[in-house]
Amino acid sequence: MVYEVIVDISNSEVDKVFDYHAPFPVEVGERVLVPFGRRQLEGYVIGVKEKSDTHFEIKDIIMRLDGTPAIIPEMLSLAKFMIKKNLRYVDCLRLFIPSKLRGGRVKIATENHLYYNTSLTLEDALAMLKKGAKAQEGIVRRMYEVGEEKESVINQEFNAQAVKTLIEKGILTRSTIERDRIPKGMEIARKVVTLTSEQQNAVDIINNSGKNTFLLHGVTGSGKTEIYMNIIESVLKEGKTAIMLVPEISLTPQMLGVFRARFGDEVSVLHSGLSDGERYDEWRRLRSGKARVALGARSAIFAPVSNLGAIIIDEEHDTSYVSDRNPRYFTVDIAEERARYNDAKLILGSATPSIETYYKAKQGKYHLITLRNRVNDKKMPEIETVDMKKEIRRGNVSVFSAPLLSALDETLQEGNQAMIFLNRRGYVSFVRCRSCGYVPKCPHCEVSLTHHKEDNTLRCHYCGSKFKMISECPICGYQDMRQGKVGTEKIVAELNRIFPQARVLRMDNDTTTTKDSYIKILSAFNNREADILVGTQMIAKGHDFANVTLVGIIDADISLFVSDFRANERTFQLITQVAGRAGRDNKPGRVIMQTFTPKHDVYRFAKNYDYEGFFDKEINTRETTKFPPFTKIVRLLVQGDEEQVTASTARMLYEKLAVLPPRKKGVIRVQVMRAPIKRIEDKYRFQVVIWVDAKREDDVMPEIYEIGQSIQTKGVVIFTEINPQQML
DNA sequence: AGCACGCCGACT
DNA sequence: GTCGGCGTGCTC
Repeated sequence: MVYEVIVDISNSEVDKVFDYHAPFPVEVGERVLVPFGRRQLEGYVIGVKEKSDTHFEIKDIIMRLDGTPAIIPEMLSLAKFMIKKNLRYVDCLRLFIPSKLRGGRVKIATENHLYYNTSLTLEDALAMLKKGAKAQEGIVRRMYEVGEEKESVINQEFNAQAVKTLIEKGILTRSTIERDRIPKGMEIARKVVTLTSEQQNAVDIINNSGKNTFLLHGVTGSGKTEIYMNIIESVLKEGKTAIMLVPEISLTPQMLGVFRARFGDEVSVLHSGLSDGERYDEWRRLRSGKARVALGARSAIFAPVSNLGAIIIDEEHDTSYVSDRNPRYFTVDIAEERARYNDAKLILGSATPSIETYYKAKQGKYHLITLRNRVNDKKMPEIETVDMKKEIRRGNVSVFSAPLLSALDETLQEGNQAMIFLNRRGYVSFVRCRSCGYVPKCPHCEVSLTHHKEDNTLRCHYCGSKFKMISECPICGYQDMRQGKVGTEKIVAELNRIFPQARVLRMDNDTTTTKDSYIKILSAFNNREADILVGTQMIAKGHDFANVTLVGIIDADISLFVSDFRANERTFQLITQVAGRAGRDNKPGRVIMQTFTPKHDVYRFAKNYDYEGFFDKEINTRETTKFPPFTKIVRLLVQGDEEQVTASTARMLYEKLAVLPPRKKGVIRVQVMRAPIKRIEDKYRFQVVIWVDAKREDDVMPEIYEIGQSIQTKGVVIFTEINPQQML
């Protein structure tokens, strides 16, 4: 037999199959130690065959590393699917196993158990003890009763010396057994809920319609989690397994507690807070079938479960589902592939689905299930827009509008809590007329232009169009075009000044440096240790606060006018999400949204919670401006030490790609330009942006990857990104 | 990625 | 004369 091995080195040069023999049988999927050059390396057996066609001398595998395949056949097939998308084989395989398994850096935890020697009656055993051996007698009686107990428990209750003596006497035996390090979660009692007819209907459709892929579109509070848990329950009843994905930020102790309460030890939790040991054990529990529900963030899509019955992706639109580095993958793509392989259900859920997903649903690729009502029949809070241009004209140049200030005052008077939201995401700043709110846009792409200080131009980050910076507004003639920037810190200072008696908490990137600090801030706020919580989009998700009756959005436009084709979508999602924080319990909530462009369509739709209206409008724009889902935007980032060399490499790349359109209709447009940030860490950056027709991507993408790889300039690296989340 | 081989500058 | 710089080539 010849074994096909991928060595555990993340480098394109060696990312290919190497053939080995072995003096012992090896299973596909096992990790092995192999001789490689004059080194020994770990590798993954990805296949077996009768005969090798290499002319090299074939060496022998030195040893098997785990004794059992670390990678199940499904995952090997998944890796084959993933490498078609320009990923390295090893990088994929590494995603499938706990990182500490590599290099044998994690061990199976063990503990000692004591057993009562059942051939002895209690009387026999007691007769064997010396008189007055109190501890020994206690242990014997206890062990006779229970038969088996952890040694640590007995040691603690009695004493270790007594245990030792009893083992020597042959009354007890000891053996070392494997132990699972199960991470602690919050203890929550299971709440038995009756599904609303809408929820029940959704469950029935998913279970019985014979369809496999679903988009569950339901407003905040429509009880999607309860539906998910019902689906998982029926999947488990069939003897199958399930994967449940949530955004990292939603993986709170409460959320874990709810799942534990429902599914007990059948749930395995995979999140960033686990120790290496815990992570390894959770992985093994899933791998062995001891746990059948994998609950986790993005990477849990690679949970080593066999016989999948359902994959659920909650908050499907969340950006955390797109991996931002190393092996770049789209979680939904992976989920679709795993669902296909297992003939499993795939359920995407969201209150504000991504345009791409909703479009797929409209095309019939997903079965759309809409939940129109909230479980408790409460209305969504009313969203008031405040026109900040008017505020400025009235002479109010502060960050707070008069309506927001009086609402804050009222809220504090009533003893309720408020949240102030400021989305400072995206440092690339747009310019805006301080009088009429006009923001210059690219005439070709319908995205906002970005001001570049160095040459005082306005530029489009997609097509590279360049315009002279304007100092006078072309709409109203007002001579104050500027980039308004206020940070959360400033907001807190202002609040402290205006409401000195109010306690203000801040939550943003600066105040959440450690992994649990954001949970601390949120729970402090939840415990009413503060009256106002100021924060970035981090506060948009997460817990429900019973006493929040007011949500203020300081500058809704910030996310609307970044140079990004998803700007409208993000803004709509953000407003809907933030608004959902107000009035969660039995108190009515209100939302005050400050903007310079109150008439913008996004605000009109968001105000009415009209997702479908928003979608219709947005999909139209995407089609005319040729953005996803009608195209794929491929960005090749060219980075190098020397400016000239890097520039000419980018140029070369562009020229090779630019000849594609006449031959293959799949390429709509190709542009080459400097990257928005032209130098990072002494590396000069250029980019080639390609618009690929979505209908032809299968023909075109391999060719683009190939061209990307064909260019090898020393000192220059090319990164490929598809539909980049943001271009920097 | 590493670890070899291989061909040109400043040291005992 | 030799130690050692890191350029490039190979790993079943």
